[in-house]
Order: sequence, then structure tokens, then C-alpha cells
Amino acid sequence: MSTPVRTRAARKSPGERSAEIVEAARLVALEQGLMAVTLRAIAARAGVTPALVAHYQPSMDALVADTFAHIVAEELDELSGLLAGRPGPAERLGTLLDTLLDGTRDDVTIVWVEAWALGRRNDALAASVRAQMDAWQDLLRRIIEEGVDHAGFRAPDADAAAWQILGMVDGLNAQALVRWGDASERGSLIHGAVEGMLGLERGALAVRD
Amino acid sequence: MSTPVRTRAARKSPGERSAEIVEAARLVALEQGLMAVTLRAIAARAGVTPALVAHYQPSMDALVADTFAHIVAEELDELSGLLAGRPGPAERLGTLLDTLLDGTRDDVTIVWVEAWALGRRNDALAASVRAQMDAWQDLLRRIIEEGVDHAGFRAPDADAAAWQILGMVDGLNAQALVRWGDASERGSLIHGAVEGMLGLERGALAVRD
DNA sequence: CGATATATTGATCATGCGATCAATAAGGTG
DNA sequence: CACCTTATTGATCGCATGATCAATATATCG
Repeated sequence: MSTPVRTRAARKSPGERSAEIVEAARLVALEQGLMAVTLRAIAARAGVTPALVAHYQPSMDALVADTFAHIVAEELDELSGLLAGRPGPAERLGTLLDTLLDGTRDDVTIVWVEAWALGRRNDALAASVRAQMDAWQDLLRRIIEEGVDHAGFRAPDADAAAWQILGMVDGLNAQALVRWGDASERGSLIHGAVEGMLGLERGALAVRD
Repeated sequence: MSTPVRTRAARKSPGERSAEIVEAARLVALEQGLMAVTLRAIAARAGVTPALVAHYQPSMDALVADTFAHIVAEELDELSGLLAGRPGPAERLGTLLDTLLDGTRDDVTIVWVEAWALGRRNDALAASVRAQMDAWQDLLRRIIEEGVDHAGFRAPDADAAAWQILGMVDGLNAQALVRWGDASERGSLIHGAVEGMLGLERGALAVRD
């Protein structure tokens, strides 16, 4: 067996150790969901004792909330960077939808779904979920507004359209957690719906590489 | 305090007791979510010992799956009955959307959200979720097909449209679990989106009583 | 080099979970 | 009424959770 003989963890500065613990929590959440983010799971991941994890965190509720925010904010950053390289609103919107529904995001989706559920009993998590929802809606809304101004999008209310699209993305992804899901089928669903909602012709959001 | 002195539960037939336990599980799930469906919670609700609840159920996984199916199927039945009284496809679709997003369904929504999450580790539950999703999509698809035939709906693919709408309904409801939610705002979002997707004029799905 | 501050640990507690089983008591039957 | 089937229970096990704290070991500083 490869059961490593546990040796005492090297002494490190609080800042460094704290960052390691947050990172371990992030990995646990992505691999097994937010509900699996426990003192012991994080400790095992970080090569440390549960007591040390507890020592660095005020409470599990706060740790779960931080872990959620960390995961989602990081993905938002990455996607923002990816979108910056796209020429126009239609390409940006198409890339965004394809990225969010490409079928390789179940790990992040399960984090969202569990956050909605756990948020009912974890106020800090609920606040974090609200903030992240707003951030994503904001990104989407800006693209739509830009498209209305410069790419022929027809959206009388960009704010509402952004919520509608975000709702459908979240709903389809959540459903896909349990349903056998052909990613391309899901992608086609969201493309068709969004093209219809924004008055675009079919295929307008197709990503051409 | 009103802590009732526990007396031995009256002896009942297996069928009757089993039904009581299923009903108690249903109430627990609606009040506190699927994750709170435990032997002890059900037992307290049914006025019985945990051992008896265990005696009547093969496993908790199966009990949770049954509870989910019971709750969702019952709601589908009720809604079907309600829709039967509506004159045409537009009225049926409008009533369906208003019912699903009227802001008084958080108890059922939390059951759906937790079912998606728990379904990853409970095969019976996942199968049940799939079946119920199909049933709801079927109801929606039939209404859309009828609308295309007789009420001017423009949906080249009724099957896809039903999945799109169901995705948006589930997504918006799940988000509303954590977000302060003005129900009328959500209703307006979904009405607007669906009217756009089906080529209907604004207000076509408004429910007129 | 020795002293001090503190990062780290092992042990332990209280709680809640599903599950099991012998013991008990209630109801139906002869 | 007596018997016997079985619905119901209390006790208990093994496991996992978050939390706490005195004890220990290590890095840093004087």
C-alpha cells in the first residue's frame, strides 16, 4: 500500500498554511462537492491534522462560503480573460455559452447546486452565492448591451435577458448532473434559445475557430 | 413545555403504518429538504420510533428516492388537473408558468435542487429524478405542440422548446432559493422569455381570470 | 547557545447518522 | 380465555461530524 507514514507537517507561516488549506478545500469541493468539505477531508488533502484546519478557520460555514466564492470567482476571471480575445459581442456570447455548457463543468455545477441548497442554512454562503450570481449576470448583461449597440442584438431589456439566459444555463446544467447528457445537444438547446430571445438568425452565435 | 410523553404507538396494519411513514417523510422533505429526511426526523414526525421507520424501509436511499417521486408526481397531478380547466394552449401554458414561478414553491424547489445534488450518490434517486423530468417535459411539450397546431405558436422543435423552458424554470427557481425574490418579477422574466421563444406577442401568455 | 513565541498535534467530547436485534406487547384466532 | 403471530420498542453498535485544549516541537530572536 501507499499509505504514507504521517509525519509532523513542516512548520509554516500562518499566511502560507492558510492558503494551502483554502486550496485543499477548493480541490475537495471540485472533486466531491461542497457537502464533502469537512475538516477531515481538507486535512487529508493538505497533509495536515483536522485540528490545524480548524485552527485556521473560524467555522465550517465560513470555510464553505469562502471555498464557493473562490471557485466561482476564479472561473469568472478565467472566462473573462478568454472573452477578451474575442472580436465582437456575438463571438463573446457564443464562446461564453459554449464554455458554460461544454459538458466538462460538472464539478463546478455541483458546487453551484449544493450552494443553492446549503445556502438556506448558511447565511455567509447565501450572501456569497448572491454576489457571484450578480457578477455573472453583470458580465452577461454587458455583452448583451454591447451587442444591442453594435451587433444587431434585439433585447428591449438587457438586464432581464441576462437573467433569463443565466437561469436557463444554470437550469440545464443542473439537470445535466443527473441526466445522461450529450453536451452538444445541450449546447444546441441554449444556442437556439438565446438566438431566438435576441432576435438573431440561426447560427449567429456559432463559434468559428 | 408541550413535550408530549411518548407512549407506545398503537398497533396498526403494515399497509397503514407504511403509508403514514411515507407521508411523514413527505412532510419532512417539504419542511426541511431531502437532506433532513432521516430515520429520526421521520420517526418524530410520525410519532413512532426510528427503529420502526427502519423496519418498514429497505434503505434510506430508497426512502429518499420514494419521497422525492411522491412529492413531484403529486404536484404534477395537481397541475395537470388545473390545466384541464383552461380553454386553450396559451392559457394552459400561461397558467403552468405562473404556477411554477408564483413564489410559493420554495419547498418543492429545494426538493428538486437537493435531488440533483444527492442524485450523484443515490442511483435510485437519480433514476427517479430522470423519470420526473421526463414527465414534466412531456406535459410541457404536449402543450407546445397543441399551441403550434391551434394557437399560432412558432416552435420548429417542440421537444427542444420544452427542455429550454423547463431549464429556465428550474434555473430561475433554484436561483430564487438564495436570492431575495420578487415573485412577480420572476414571472415577468419567464413570460417574456417564453413569448419570445414561441413567437408570441407580448402578453399573450397573461392569465386572465 | 538559550529562551521565547507559536505552529502543530493527539486525545477527547458531544452530537447525529443508519443499522441491527433481542425483548415486549398488542391483536387476532381457535 | 389462552395461544401465537407480529407490530413495536429500547438498547446498542460503528461511524462521521465539528469543536476544544493541553501538550509538544520548531523557528526565530536576543
